[in-house]
Amino acid sequence: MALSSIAASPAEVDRIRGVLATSGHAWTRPRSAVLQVLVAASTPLKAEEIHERLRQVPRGRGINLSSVYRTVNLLRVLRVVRRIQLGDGAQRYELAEDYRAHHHHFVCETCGRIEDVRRCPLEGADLGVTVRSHHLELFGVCRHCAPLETQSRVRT
Amino acid sequence: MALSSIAASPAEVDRIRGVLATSGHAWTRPRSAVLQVLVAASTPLKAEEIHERLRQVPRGRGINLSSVYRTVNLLRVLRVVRRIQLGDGAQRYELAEDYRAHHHHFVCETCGRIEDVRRCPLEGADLGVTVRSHHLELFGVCRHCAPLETQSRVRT
DNA sequence: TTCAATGCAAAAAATTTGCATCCCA
DNA sequence: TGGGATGCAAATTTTTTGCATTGAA
Repeated sequence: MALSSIAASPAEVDRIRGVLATSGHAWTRPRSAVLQVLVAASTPLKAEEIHERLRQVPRGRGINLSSVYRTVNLLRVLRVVRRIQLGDGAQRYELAEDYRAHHHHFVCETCGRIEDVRRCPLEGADLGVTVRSHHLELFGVCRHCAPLETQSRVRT
Repeated sequence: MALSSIAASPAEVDRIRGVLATSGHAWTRPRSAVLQVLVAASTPLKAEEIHERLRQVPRGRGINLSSVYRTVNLLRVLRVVRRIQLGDGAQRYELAEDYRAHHHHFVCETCGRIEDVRRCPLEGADLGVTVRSHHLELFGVCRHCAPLETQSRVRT
């Protein structure tokens, strides 16, 4: 389901709740709260970042970091969440593409900002192998930092 | 020195030795041995895997795992080595593109095999941002496992 | 000879797990 | 109410760091 905004809508939470129910998993306070954080997030989050943001979510306080890990791991198995890496060695989690638009990440090497890139260069590409999914991370200089750079040549 | 078990590329090692010298770093036994492992590797390696393979390299025995980490981190700063992630949460290291051909990785979801992909779909692509480098990881079914699959549809 | 580099162990950081208790279906 | 889910702490796993010693230049 493609959305005009980057973040998924709360309706996605209901859909995911159905996925949990269908697969025989309970709808609990930690799972609900973690999903609200992920649905509201505009960038992929580390486990610790999810944990921090739980306090900004209704009934999200007091949830253990272990439960965050258990929840994202369960949601990964259910293909609701995917884990990505952006080159700094950290693991980050975000909603899978069935629950938000296909996109990639652009990391600004100057300020660290993470942006979504909706235009996918792999559309229609023939790579000679059977590709079922892909991760693409782009590194460069974002539009905010570009004016500060003496040179900002495009080089893929 | 090349081993019979590992086909090393002395030219690249000499070039990198020059990079170390120019940047004021010593040419030591651990650094030489780690580089020989990396130059000979056909896939990106975890720190522990580099450590294991050191015993197959001349004068590579007895080198501490800490030294492996310190070496790859130094080489990363010098842009000789890059660190990549292939979706399983592990950090892997390989020679940077100045020391080997531009390529990406294809991970077989059936057997775990890692293959190089030399055809880059980003060549000439315009993504609307200033891209200086990129990482692309492809996941699917390799040519060895494809015959075993009931369905192997291409979906990027 | 000198100071960077290493080995070793300990610390730190990230993630998982055992178990008693809790709570959703 | 029963069995899965959670909190808590401890255990693992991965990576970094302090320090005495070693060794490359």
